[in-house]
Amino acid sequence: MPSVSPYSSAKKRARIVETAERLVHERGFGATTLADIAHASGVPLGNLYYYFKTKDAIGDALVDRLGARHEEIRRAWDESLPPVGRVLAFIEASLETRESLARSGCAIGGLCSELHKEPGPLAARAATLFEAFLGWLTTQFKQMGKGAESRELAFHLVSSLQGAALLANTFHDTKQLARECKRLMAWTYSLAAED
Amino acid sequence: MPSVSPYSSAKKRARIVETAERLVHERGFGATTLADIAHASGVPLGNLYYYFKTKDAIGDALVDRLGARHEEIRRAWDESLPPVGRVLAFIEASLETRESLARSGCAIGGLCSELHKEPGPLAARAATLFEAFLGWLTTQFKQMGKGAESRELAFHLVSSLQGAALLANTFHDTKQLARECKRLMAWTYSLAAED
DNA sequence: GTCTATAGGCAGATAGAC
DNA sequence: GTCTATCTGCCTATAGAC
Repeated sequence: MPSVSPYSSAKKRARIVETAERLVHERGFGATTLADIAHASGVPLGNLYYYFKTKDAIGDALVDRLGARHEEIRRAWDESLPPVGRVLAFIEASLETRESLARSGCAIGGLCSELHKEPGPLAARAATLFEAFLGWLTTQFKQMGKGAESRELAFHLVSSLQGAALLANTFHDTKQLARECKRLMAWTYSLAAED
Repeated sequence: MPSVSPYSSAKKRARIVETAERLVHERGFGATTLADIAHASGVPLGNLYYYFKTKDAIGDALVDRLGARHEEIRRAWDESLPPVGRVLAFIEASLETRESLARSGCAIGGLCSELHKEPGPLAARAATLFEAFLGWLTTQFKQMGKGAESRELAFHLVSSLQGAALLANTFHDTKQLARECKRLMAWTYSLAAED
């Protein structure tokens, strides 16, 4: 049973996942070793196996954490903004994190690109992160009165940002990414004005 | 000195690179082992080192091959089509290879996504593959009379196709990719009609 | 629960016979 | 030039002391 101190099992487990998420974002899943994660989170290598049976289990936990954080962000937007504002906030998030995107690419896009080379359980879980955003965006477009084409609009938006993030990372440049974000924001405004 | 038989050094070397290119596209660079390449190209493992000093040298050769093939395709388009037709042919190439894109993603995009996690000489070489397409597309847009914005138009096009390819691979689905290709073809036509 | 030590396996790379 | 055998090192995972 975990203790209740600030350095309890749960906290240590969370720190491991947090570190793993950062390293995997920066280096990729395959290129991140358990020794890297152990060292960066201040835990002895062997001890990782008390918290996670396998490396893939760390991958699962990392995807869960990523999904939960993004879900929380979407809920905050749901509670404070109208549908158009939510879509704009989604685009603006890429604009605001453009330095990180240029340095290490998109965390979700990178995972899907790497893991979907050949299918596996972890790859399928990574895809659900995209699916969550696509579903949420589809809902926003529907609430903007876009009806059946809402899913395609959502796809266009996610797809555009992913491509821009990939090129930003490739050329370590934020300018074209920023331009694409602004184009997509104008596109969102024009969709809203159609009604 | 290489022999001149159909199974000469040069041919064997070419077969190794060809095989490596396919496997790396399907599995990624890090996940492809020299043993995989040796086995799939019918060459004993140790013999790879007669043709290539290191794994990275195979990566270099693979990027060269990819770049040379694409350059040839662009030259063929240059010789047979007007600027608008070249841009349309570029988009149509993604449409035609959509099954492969859904199965393994874009070969160039996958390489850049994987290798640019942290910079290295091979990553820089992979980026030149994108740069070649961006430069060529910029020329086409300029010839279409687009002037200074040509570079941004080229970026938008490559970026859009990369995003669509990533999602096609993630969901193993070609429909939204096809839709995005058609949208980009219509976009190209509308650019051409602006003059 | 925590940590050290190490097993077991596979990767890239090399040596050297033919 | 070609191939077999093998070295070395790192990575995941485990055993077992404390």
